[in-house]
Amino acid sequence: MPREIAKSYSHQDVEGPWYARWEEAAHFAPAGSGEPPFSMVIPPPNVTGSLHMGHALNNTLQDVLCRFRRMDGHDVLWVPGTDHAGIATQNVVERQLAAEGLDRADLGRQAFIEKVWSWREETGGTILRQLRALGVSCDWSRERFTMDEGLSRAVREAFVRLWEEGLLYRAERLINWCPRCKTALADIEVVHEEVDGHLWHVRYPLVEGGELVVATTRPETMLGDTGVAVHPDDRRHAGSIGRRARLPIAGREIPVLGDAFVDPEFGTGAVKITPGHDFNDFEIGLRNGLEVINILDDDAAVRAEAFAAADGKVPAWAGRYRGQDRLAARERVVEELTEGGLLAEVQPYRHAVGKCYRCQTVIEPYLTPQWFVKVQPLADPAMEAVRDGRTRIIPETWKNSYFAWMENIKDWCVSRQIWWGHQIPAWYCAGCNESLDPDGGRVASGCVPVVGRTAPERCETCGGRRFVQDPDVLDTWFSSALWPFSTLGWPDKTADLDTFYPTSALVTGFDILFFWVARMMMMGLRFMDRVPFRDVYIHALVRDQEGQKMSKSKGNVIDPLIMVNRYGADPFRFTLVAMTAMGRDVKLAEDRIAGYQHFVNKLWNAARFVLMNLDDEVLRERRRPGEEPAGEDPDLADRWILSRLKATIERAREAIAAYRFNDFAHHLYQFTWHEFCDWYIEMSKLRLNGGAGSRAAQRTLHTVLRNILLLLHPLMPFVTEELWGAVTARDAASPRRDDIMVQHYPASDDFPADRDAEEKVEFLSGIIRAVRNLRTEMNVPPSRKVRVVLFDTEERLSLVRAYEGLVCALARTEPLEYLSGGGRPQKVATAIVDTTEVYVPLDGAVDLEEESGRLHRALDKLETEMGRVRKKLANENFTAKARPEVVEREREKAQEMEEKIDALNRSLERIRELQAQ
RNA sequence: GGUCGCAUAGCUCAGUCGGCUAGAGCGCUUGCCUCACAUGCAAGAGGCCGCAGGUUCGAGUCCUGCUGCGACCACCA
Repeated sequence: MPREIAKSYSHQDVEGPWYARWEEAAHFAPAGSGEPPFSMVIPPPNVTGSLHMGHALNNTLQDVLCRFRRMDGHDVLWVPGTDHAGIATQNVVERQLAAEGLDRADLGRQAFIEKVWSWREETGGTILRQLRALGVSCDWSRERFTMDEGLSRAVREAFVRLWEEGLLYRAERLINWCPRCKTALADIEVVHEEVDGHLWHVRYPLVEGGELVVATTRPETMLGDTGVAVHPDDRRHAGSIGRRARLPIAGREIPVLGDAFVDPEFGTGAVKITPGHDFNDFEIGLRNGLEVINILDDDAAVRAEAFAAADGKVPAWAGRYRGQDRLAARERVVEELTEGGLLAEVQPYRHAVGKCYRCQTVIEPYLTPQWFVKVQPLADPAMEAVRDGRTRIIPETWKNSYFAWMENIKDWCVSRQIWWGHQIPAWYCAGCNESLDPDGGRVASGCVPVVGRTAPERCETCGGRRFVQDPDVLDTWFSSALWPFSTLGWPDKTADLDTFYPTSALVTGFDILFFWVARMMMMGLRFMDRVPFRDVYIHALVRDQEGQKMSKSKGNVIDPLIMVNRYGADPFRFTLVAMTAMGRDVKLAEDRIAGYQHFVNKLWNAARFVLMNLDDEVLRERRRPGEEPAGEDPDLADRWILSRLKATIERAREAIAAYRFNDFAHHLYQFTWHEFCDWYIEMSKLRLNGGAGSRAAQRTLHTVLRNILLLLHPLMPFVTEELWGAVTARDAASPRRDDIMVQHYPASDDFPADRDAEEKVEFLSGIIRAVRNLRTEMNVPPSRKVRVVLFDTEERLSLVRAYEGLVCALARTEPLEYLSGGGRPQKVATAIVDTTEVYVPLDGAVDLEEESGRLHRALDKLETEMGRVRKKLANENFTAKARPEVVEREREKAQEMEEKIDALNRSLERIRELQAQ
């Protein structure tokens, strides 16, 4: 009995219910089947985040891998979760407070943290809910958060072990300070940007007469100058070294010294040295024993007290700057210098400044005590693991960046002066450290920390029992670095760790290769002794169609949720995957998604066609792959499509195994639309409706459709599941075992290769195409059948004869007429397929001139090519050196062309004869 | 400043070990409401493979230089 499904697919009605059903059936959780494991951890999005294109691409690719592996018999675990995103989250909640006219100090640390937690309870899960709309098959029962109890324990454990192993230290160093976030940042969290600024040339008078002119981009820092440096070999300044200069405005005397760091070619060859506010100057200061003056406070406002003399008195000039922001101070300094005639020159100057990656505020080098991880001992094994292939980076080109970064790595500043995060598990004894602020203010550099998994009870030195915990929290990326094993239960020895570590693959964007991937490598190797993942697949950025980064300010953002809503998750996913070529950015335009929605429609209608023509018994048959079609006279079309199916499975599997996502999508698209729909379905129509071989056709339609659904499922989970339901007779006892997402992925061994059928269909379709082509050229209305005469040897023609019905139907012709041997038709051969001449005799006269011209052009083209191939084959170098299959191919080609040329010549001869008449 | 990519049809891109007549999708032109689908069917037009050299029997593919674009890294005041 024929059945109907809706005329078109409506994703709105289907996606939600299927997702709920999968979750309810626990399809997302590993089955514990003992099959080989396949595991991934999600790159945890920030709790503050909402789904953007980058997440959509990232998670779609992961889901494709997971669904494929799950169907291919692996025990799949995909761990989801979110990152507490220290600074970002704190910013969000602080903005909320600001709207109420409060800041975090008003609440105090404890209350503020509670506020963040409750914020997270309310809105923090948004992004994970949004991810579900994509159809991702994470195991939600294992959802983790970098601040949850287990992961926090892992963080403390890791911190303590690093400390015990001497890989962690606390020291006062110049660090990158963000005056807006009021915290230290790691080097990698500073983004350098070119800005237009000025180069101010300032006169520093020498005490014994003369002057040195120094160039600077940040004149306000001169208040903290404690020296001037020139290159020791610079003859212009040779006499200055060892003398003293008088610092303008401050009036302080500072030494002039020689240091090889100074580039004599740049500026005036003299550099002001501000060890408190410049990384290079800090080093020079260390080498030369210069004093370090910190002229700024946490807000980067001038701290007049920094200039206090020994008696505590602050000079009058310092008062003029007190509390001024560094930029205001800069203007003031320039003003005073100008007034004093001390500004020799001002040049416009374009240079790079460091900015906070979170808030874009210009970074200030700042001297504070911080915690650092010694990275070199961690980086070496991390490089080795990639070098020897324990971890593969795909595409390989990223390996270079990875090594370059690892080789130049500096110690990692892991402490942050914010409140939201893992508070550092270090305590200071109030008895031993007198300067300690019991309210948890900043801890002076001299204080001695006690590091431990829990708060110490009694001081081993003084026996005191009062401790203050270090107020700093850890860099967010510290906990992220542990993610692949902390989410599996570390530091406990868990079954999950045993089974699923190392994870199989990591899919991520290149933007966090250093932030995250590199650090996971270091920590994974350190604590687990094994790499955290076998493969790292690095995908590109999603850009708009002009190749611009998507950003709110540019207004070119495409919202994934709107796309899912408008077109459905399936076309959206398919688009992303189809556009993910190795090492290329994804340029996305909405009409792409609309285009692939057509593909979903096509698939839907193909299924509709199959169902309309399927007998109940056929639908209910539980055929095993390879058993079909059942014995009865296997039809050429059936043999052909099954052979093509086999080839498609092979190619698709190769593509996905190599992370060639675009190839994967395209092979399946091509097969579904252009082989199955365009050709097989059309061919099948002859036999359906009770025709001979109807059953076999039905079985093949059913089989191929089901396999197409299986093949496409990782890409388009919803529509395939919906259709699978329609073409599958479910086992009433356990219907969920029949869901497509837990079926076996097609294997190419399930289907026979049939070279013979492929060649024949290729030939027949060539003839059909030729006739169609001629019809169009001669303006034959589609409704009208044409006469077709074929001329070739009897042997070749018999092939067409056997499948005449097919040709007649698909090319809309009268019964074919065959000619071989002597009796050539009195008409012009207008097309040649292989060696077969195809004639379409028409009532109206054929324009012989035009035909002759057409054939001559075809002949020219062929002969040129023929000449090329002949030359090639005559070339001993070629026949000797080229691979045998290449040579063989050329030989076959030559022969085919020769026959074709013969046929063309015969046609031209015929034209000449006709013209002569 | 250093490093790495990219340049192929109007647009977005494939092109695997150097060897089929350089492909696809979208767009475009023409004709069709053919009983799964007009979200469709059929046919077609459209290419100095960035430029200049080199290697090779043979180069879109490998090498060198140039031009243009992009990304990453970087403490030159």
